[in-house]
Amino acid sequence: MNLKQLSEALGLSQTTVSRALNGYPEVSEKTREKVRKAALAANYQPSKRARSLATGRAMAIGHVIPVSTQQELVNPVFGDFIAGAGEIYSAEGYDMILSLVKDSDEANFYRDLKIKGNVDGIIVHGPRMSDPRIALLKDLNLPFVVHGRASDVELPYDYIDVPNITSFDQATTHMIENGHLRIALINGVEDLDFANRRRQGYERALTRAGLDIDAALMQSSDMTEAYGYNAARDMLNMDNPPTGFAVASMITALGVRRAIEERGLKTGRDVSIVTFDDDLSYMRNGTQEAPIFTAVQSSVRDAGRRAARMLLDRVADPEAPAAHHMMECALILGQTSGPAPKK
Amino acid sequence: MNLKQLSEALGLSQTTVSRALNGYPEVSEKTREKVRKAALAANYQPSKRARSLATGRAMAIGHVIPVSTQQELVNPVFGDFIAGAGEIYSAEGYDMILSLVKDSDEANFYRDLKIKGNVDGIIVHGPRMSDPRIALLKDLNLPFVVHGRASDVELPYDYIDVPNITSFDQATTHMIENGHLRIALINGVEDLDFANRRRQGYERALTRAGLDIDAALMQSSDMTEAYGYNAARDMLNMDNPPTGFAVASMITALGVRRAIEERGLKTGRDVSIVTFDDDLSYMRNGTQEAPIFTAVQSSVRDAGRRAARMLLDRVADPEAPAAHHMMECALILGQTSGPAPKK
DNA sequence: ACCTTTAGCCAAAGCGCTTTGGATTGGTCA
DNA sequence: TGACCAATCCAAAGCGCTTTGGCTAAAGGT
Repeated sequence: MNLKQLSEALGLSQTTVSRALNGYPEVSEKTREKVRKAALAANYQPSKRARSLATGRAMAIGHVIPVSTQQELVNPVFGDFIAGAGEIYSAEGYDMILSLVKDSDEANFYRDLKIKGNVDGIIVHGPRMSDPRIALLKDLNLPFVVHGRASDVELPYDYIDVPNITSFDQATTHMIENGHLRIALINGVEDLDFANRRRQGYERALTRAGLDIDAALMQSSDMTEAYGYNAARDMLNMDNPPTGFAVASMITALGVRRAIEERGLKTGRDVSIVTFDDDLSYMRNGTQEAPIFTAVQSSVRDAGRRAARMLLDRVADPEAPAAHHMMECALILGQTSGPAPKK
Repeated sequence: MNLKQLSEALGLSQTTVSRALNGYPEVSEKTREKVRKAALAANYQPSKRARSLATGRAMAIGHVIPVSTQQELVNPVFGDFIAGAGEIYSAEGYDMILSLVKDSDEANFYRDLKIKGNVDGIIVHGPRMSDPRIALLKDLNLPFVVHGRASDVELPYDYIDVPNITSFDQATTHMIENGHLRIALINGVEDLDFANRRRQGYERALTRAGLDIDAALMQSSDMTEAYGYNAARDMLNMDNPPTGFAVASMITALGVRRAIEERGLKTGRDVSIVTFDDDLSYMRNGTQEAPIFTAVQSSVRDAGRRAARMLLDRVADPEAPAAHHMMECALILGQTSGPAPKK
């Protein structure tokens, strides 16, 4: 059943039926009601294809996940982010289009996306330091919102981010205040902007407290469980091992804890962990009342929701000034941190 | 730049230009080359919207993830699956459309998807026992492939699955052969078909070996780390605790291991774990040469690739007989399983 | 030399919608 | 009463592509 058939069945023009269904005022309420009923009865839905050709709007948002050829990792954070974003899209009648793109042909990909016109805007994932995508997208005039930020990019652009510097400063400071003097950083890949910032926060806290920055206590890699385990195990094997770990993700923190326990040490008593917690649905940090890890926590699902809203706003008004949103990030006291052990 | 402009610039008709670019034989090679060059130079790409209206094909595949309102979980398995599927889609010029749908309005959602015509086919995720979606989709005549199966559904339909029964039989038997007599099952939600089958496999192995099936040793829930921990801790507190655990996912297995170690027991010596391993990129089971967990392993990313291919085949030929594909699933010996401890 | 193919191109219809620019009607106001 | 206006509706023109059904000219057959 298409518009033509429906309008013929009603004895009305396509114009009127279309307007009735789309809420335009040029149609009487009586007619509108009649049309609505008929549409419902006939199970009529306008074709998305035809509509978007006519309106020039795709009614779809693209999520572009860069996939580097060497490390084919799909970050679990991503799942929760799009779950949040998806809520907003479906409420607003937008589709979500997902693309995994090799970073080698990214530039062309964005260009084609714009030209082929299958999305109205995109969310940029995993921004790197001075990420070239931002300038490209501005240039293409394709609305976008960045999940995270790109340091060293001076152009104005929309982004939503967590306070990475502050939160890792806070996490590190929490341990310093508990008397820890040797604190390690188990970070994500520091090419990525968020990880770089976290390192800055960590270093800032150490510096403020007059503590040395020891390269041997800093690791940077993909945030897997095994990575956390290996890094922590190696560090705990040092002559002067750390008594505190600032960790970039829950999964990695699980590995760190494993290394600690395997050594016969008790997490929270002998060695402290403070981790970043994205509040993933499949990786909940205990319960609200009884968190397991001491963590700086911010819901990435919430971030997805906010990002989606920002992008739809941007699509609606491409000329509005650049918008930024900083997520809340709270320090949560769990059972994995405590006073530094006495020597 | 659109087709009309390009053809005018070339002094050719739209017909000829369109045919030249789409590889139709009615155009001379000389002309085709000329058109190709001009298109490249002008950065021309046909509008997806217009093309799909004209051809009647959306060139998009939908992935529908059911989200039950009580448990808003985004399974991390999902990320790797779509990463695999995405590879195929982008190679074939298809978009991937993701929708998270509350299970309450699923029926309408599928219907609308079909009518609005924004996808050519869909992948059904998370099938339940006797899942009603299959009959509905057959009825709607919308091509689909199920990731998993729905027991008790007699209709023919395309699916790709892992041998859940066999693999859990194998995992359990592995422990039985190692002398374990009390083996627990830490399963996923048994409404879901895959979890139900795993239980069948587990029970089959026990029965074959003449061991009792003890409801106190079977748990079923969302496969989080905390769940694994809690379930294992409780069981280890029993008077007659299990010495072996068959676990439904790596994440959950991490929790089981934590409970074991926390009790001062050694995994692989005092208590064994055999887990299902989807080979997630962020949750690798050690290395190929030195796996950590003893596991029944099957790459869900591979499954995504296969599923995508099956669906594209189905779209191309809706009348072909139903296709099934069973993934390989290998028992991998790691460090978490060993002979049952002597009393 | 004439007719039939065939290669190569084109005009125009159509995909299913939105939207512009009227047309018609009935009511209002001076 | 006639001009004017608001309220309703409609015909038709797009949106940018694919595809059907020619048309023309060169090639091939007898």
